[in-house]
Amino acid sequence: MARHGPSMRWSRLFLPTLREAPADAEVASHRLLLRAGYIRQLSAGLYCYLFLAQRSLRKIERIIREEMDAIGAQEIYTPELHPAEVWKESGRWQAIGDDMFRLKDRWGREHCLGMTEEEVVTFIARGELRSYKQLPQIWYQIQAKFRDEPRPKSGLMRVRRFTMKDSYTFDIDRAGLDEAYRKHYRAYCRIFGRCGLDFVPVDAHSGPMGGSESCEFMVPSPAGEDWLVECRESGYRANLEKAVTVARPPERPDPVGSGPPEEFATPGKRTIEEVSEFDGLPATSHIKALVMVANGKPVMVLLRGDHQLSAVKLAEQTEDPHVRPAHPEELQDWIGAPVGFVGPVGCQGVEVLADNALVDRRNMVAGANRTDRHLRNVTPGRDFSARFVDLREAEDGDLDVESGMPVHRRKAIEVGHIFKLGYKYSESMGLRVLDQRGRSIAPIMGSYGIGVERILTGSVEQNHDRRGMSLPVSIAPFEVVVTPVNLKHAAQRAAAERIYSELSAAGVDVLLDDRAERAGVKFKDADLIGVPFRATVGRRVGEGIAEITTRRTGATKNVTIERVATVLQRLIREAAPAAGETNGPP
RNA sequence: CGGGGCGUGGCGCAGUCUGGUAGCGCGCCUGCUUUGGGAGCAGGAAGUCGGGGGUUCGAAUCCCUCCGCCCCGACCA
Repeated sequence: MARHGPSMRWSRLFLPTLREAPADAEVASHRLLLRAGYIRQLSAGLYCYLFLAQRSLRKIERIIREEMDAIGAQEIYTPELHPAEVWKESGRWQAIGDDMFRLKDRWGREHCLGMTEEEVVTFIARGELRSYKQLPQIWYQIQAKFRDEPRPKSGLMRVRRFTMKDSYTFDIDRAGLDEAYRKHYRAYCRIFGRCGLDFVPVDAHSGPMGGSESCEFMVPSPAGEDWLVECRESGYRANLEKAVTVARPPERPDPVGSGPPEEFATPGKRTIEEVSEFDGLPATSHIKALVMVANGKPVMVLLRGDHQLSAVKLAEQTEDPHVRPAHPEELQDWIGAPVGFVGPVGCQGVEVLADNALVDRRNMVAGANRTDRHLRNVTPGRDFSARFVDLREAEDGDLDVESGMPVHRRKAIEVGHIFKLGYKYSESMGLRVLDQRGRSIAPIMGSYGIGVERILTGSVEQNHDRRGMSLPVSIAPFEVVVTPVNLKHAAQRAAAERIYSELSAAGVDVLLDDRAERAGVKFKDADLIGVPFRATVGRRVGEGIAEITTRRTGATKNVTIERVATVLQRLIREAAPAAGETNGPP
């Protein structure tokens, strides 16, 4: 009996379900993972995974391993605790700020908890790789990562310790990296597909960064923290940070005429909204001027009045990841005007960056660089010069660059990210091999991550109802729960035991609800923890009949007790294709 | 880091304004009854009222201080 594996009898397991949700859980996945007894919180951003969560996560990891192994990746394991030296070599000991957990050992030597492992794998690689003949390599691991998040939130969504599948590739040239990247792309699509996620791979081109490329895998969900911009007609999809779209036309056409800029009084009107209300022109007829500080110098950023600045795009344009708004005193020093009244006309010695949406506009309203004064008839290009670039955050209703059709914004959870790294680590850390002609070259690298817990949270977000979660068969902690309605009926108990042992013997993940509870309690709990199928043994046991209920649809059918195990195995197989049975990207 | 909220048996909450020795529902334990969608009756166990300090004859309650958790924002290699 013991040889047939562990005994999954509910009465003996620790599955602490809650009737009421803990008060401070707001998002669905957090609430349900707590209620269903999957997780318990240790402290902010730190969670304990109880039996159910651990089973689910192990199934997810198994799928990941199968698909990574299938592309020739080799599983490794490196310590979570890193000496500072390797991070100093790559420059990231300084570059990364408070997000890294840092600590000292008893001798005072600096260490950190790994938040990613490029340095460590590069350290291994440079000690061992000598020849192009050893390339390509794909190494992966499934391991804890630590990030000292400023604000952990939403249960398992944003935490300080999580599990990541991270992989790293080493190739002799760009063509090799392209191939490694494509393999990962396909593997990721299969992984998320097998986990039953509705996911979207989004372009996350990193702009002018020397052709390096990245792609994020997003799970659309209102609980997500990222935005996804997509155009149904053209298939365009991008992370909001990177999305390039065409702005909607201005609400009102620009006035004709070519008069010079003309100052007018706008007492106390600082925001676009206030000025707009005051002069009767829509926000789209105004120029929003922001003074930022990049690389220690002032930069004036111009946007159409109704648009929002994209911090990421500005950082790229200024090549300063730490660009920040100027302080009011700096503003006075550099521009000589207070917040709310700055503008590009007559602005000397300050670089001006203007968003593309201002190209071909004329006779707009902008700040006059004098307190309580604005200018009308301001025409970009004539009244001021600027470098025109894309600086704007895409918004719902913008138009797709290619198709001209509207784009939409949706919230999404990032579950994976693949990235062509280039030479950053091989060069900074001295990883070199000899190529075919005996020349010493730096291999080109890629890095690829999957947030294991986020697959679970994303799945719960996408698969739940009032009763609880309804996880896909492939990642549910149990595939079947066998529920005898009344344990005191010997016939029911015997039939349930029979079904349970037949399923166990067949390798099905089955749970026997042998608790001395009333039927209602068992049904509610089974629905809450999200077991995809339930075999109920009840009043018709005398006729040799049990029921099979599908959690997701609620559909129930009668099946003879002898056939229950067979029918369930077929249902499971249909619902959860195994490795190699699914196709590529959606 | 800025703003807001909260901290009272395992969970959800009341009590705090107006100081008087802690209560409700669920859960838990025992017994009887019940048994197809979170049962009923009876009995019972369980609380440093987040910590420390202060005021007071007396503090969950008032004052000071520290800590923790949640939410919004900033931040997110």
